[in-house]
Amino acid sequence: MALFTSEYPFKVDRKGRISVPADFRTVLSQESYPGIVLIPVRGELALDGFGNGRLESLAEALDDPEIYDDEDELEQAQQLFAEARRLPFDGDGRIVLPEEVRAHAGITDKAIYVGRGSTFRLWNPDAYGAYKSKLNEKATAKGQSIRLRLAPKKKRAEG
Amino acid sequence: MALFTSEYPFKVDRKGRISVPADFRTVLSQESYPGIVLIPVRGELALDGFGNGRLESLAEALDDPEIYDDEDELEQAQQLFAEARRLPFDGDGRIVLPEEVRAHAGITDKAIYVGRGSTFRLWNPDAYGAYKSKLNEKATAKGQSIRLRLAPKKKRAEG
DNA sequence: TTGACGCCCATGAATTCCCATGATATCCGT
DNA sequence: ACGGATATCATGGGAATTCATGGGCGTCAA
Repeated sequence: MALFTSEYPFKVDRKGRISVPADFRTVLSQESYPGIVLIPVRGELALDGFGNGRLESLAEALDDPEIYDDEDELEQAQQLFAEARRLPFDGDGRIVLPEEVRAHAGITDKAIYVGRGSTFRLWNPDAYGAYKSKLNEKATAKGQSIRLRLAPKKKRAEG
Repeated sequence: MALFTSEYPFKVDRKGRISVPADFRTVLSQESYPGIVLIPVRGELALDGFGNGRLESLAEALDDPEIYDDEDELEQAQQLFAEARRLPFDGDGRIVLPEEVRAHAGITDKAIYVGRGSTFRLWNPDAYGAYKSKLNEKATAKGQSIRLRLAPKKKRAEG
């Protein structure tokens, strides 16, 4: 399975291009589509990112009547496809961030990729810093360390 | 299943490289990804380590809507992937400790691997010494020896 | 013509690969 | 059981490659 970790700050050049971390590209190299998918995150100066395979799975879920029981939720989920952008790699492993994408996240000349497991996020660097601080405060307020949970080992999806 | 035991002090060279104990590598040799995963331990000059398989299980748990019921907890767990580092072995079974990793644990030219069962920790050697002393004090204060417990043998997941 | 976009190349820096070395541990034959 | 040969392992350094980044040029459309 695809696994995204770590934080990678990158530059956006004057053409709106940005490199995708080599590690992420390696993870995505098994995908049929050479590129990434970006979807705006509501309420944050960030975008969710992943490979084409996950986008396909999300689309399949829309067609499955058992997954979205709430009609409004289904509608919202469908709308995410309208806001999604499929961005192909150029020959050097870069993508071009469309204007509306940069506008949503307030990205001008810098951005940071942040791994979150099976997906990643692309952030405005300052906004990410603020987000991290907020999370830290919450964590220390609760005064407990984060306890990671393991998925049950039943059926393991094959990579 | 993967089993990490013992304590292994190692050197960090000027390139930031450190060998992974041969014993650990043997344990990890069945993994799909040749390398280890390190995640900072909050409040200690140490990092938690394990193989890629465990990271996949952790990531799967994030995607499973039934596992993390609390939204804040989910967010904290996702953030751990941002702090996680996937470090591949070089041809000689070494990894490169990134600057942030060394900074978190206060590691410069020495570090010590400490087995903890299904995971291990990578410590600043002095901090590990202090940690051990603290544990000993606690134990003698309570005047009790360590009692190991066994999991019920019902369903044993195969490694 | 003016951009926007895709494709190609250049470059410096960081990273990875490859080989060397000495020490330790393991194997093997007598 | 002993000793020598062999293999494994931790560690160091230099060379080769990868990577992020910037720029140029041709094409196509407005």
